Amino acid sequence: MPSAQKHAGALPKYIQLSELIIREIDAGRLLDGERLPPEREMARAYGTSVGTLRKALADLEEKGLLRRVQGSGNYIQKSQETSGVYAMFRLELLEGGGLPTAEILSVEVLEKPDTLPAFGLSGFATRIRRRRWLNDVAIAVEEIWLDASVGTLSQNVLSDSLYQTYFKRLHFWVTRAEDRVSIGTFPEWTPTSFAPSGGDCGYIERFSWADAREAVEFSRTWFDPKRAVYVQRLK
Amino acid sequence: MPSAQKHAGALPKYIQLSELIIREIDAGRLLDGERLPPEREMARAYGTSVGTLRKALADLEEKGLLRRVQGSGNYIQKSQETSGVYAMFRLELLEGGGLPTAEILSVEVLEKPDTLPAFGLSGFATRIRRRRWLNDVAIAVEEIWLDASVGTLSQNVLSDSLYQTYFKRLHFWVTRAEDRVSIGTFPEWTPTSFAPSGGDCGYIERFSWADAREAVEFSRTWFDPKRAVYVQRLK
DNA sequence: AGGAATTTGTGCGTATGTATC
DNA sequence: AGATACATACGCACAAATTCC
Repeated sequence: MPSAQKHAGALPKYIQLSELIIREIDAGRLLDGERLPPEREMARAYGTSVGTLRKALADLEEKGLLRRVQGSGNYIQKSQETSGVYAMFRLELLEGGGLPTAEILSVEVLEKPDTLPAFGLSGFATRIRRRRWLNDVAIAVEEIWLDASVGTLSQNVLSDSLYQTYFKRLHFWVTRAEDRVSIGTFPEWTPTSFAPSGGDCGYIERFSWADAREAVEFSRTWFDPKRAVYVQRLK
Repeated sequence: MPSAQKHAGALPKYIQLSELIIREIDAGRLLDGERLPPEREMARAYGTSVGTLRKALADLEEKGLLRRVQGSGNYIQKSQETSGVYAMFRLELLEGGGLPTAEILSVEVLEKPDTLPAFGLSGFATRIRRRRWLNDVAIAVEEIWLDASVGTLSQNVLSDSLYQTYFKRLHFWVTRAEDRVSIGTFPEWTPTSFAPSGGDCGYIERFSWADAREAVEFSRTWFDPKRAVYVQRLK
């Protein structure tokens, strides 16, 4: 029963609590699908009130780590294969589907160029360039700008799912994004081995938010329309 | 306790409250940037507790309609357009937004050609060709195939919102749709007055469902990427 | 500049409703 | 039908941020 800090400047108790539980999930002490003790019991165990505990649990639910079922219980949801990790990846093979992977081309912390649209709070950002694959088909290249105000990343900590990396390393979760799909031409840094059938390609700009007012990430994706389509299921 | 319902099946009070405030915003009784009364005062006015009112306000904040500032007050944020009839129309002007309208080019009941993807139950369909506008800018042409199993339509009953027409005339709602966005070239029937800046254009295929297993509608939209983009807000 | 008043944020305890088992 | 567990709702006290005098 770790005691919550009380001195001035400390985070709210319910945030401390949710972070604590997140660490327990990360550490594997709470397994996928596992049911938590009743709220009153947990509240007593953590030395807090039910209301405060419930705010912490609500936070976890919003982060997609917990499923709350009235009359039943609270369940750890560690595997977000459908609703989580790749849920925001919107490219599919022409015939549908495909397992998305990413090959990192470069990772650098740079001053934001003037050509970037305004986003975030910092003048600097981590620039990540990747090539995207579906199954074994190269379908796109992308350039991601992660605002430095949320931290910076280096190549050795990146996994296929950037959003998961953001959560593990920088402790925030991307909860909202806006895509703008149009037509473009591949950038000059596109690997020559990725011969994009020449001419125009699909072009996606995305802003991503993490519950804050300012977007934390801006990305551009150029995809080969002969190999992939942007798919959106509505409602 | 003015209007909150209490009988079984009623929505939670805090939802009723937030919906009520949304309607006040929509109706224009609450203006953009306007500051709401203090929470305690509002709670008293609505005959509820501060905690319940706060849950309603939190709901509004989540919907992006309210900005809450500790020590200062709660401020209406009307900026974003409400989701309504055109919620499923995903094209916007490059600078954002635009009021969508449609100009009907032709309406015919036809046998489905072999080139159409399989959908619906009938061999026939109503084919509607339209030109789409945002504000006064022509941005796209589209061809809609409505499966004859749900009925047929004639030109004189069509309104700008097809989905609304489907409900009014054929008594079903489109509840689900899937878009596939790619690149194409304008079809030969494109009005010559809509000079689409030549070359490639954005291409959207959409299947629409009405709670049935089979799609009831298939449509293709060709849009001018120099004038419009496909926009998608996620989660 | 500074302090008081105002306003939202956090935290606690409790009672009751409602879904699940 | 009963027990269990989460959801809603109320009220209060105090902290923290903002505003105003």
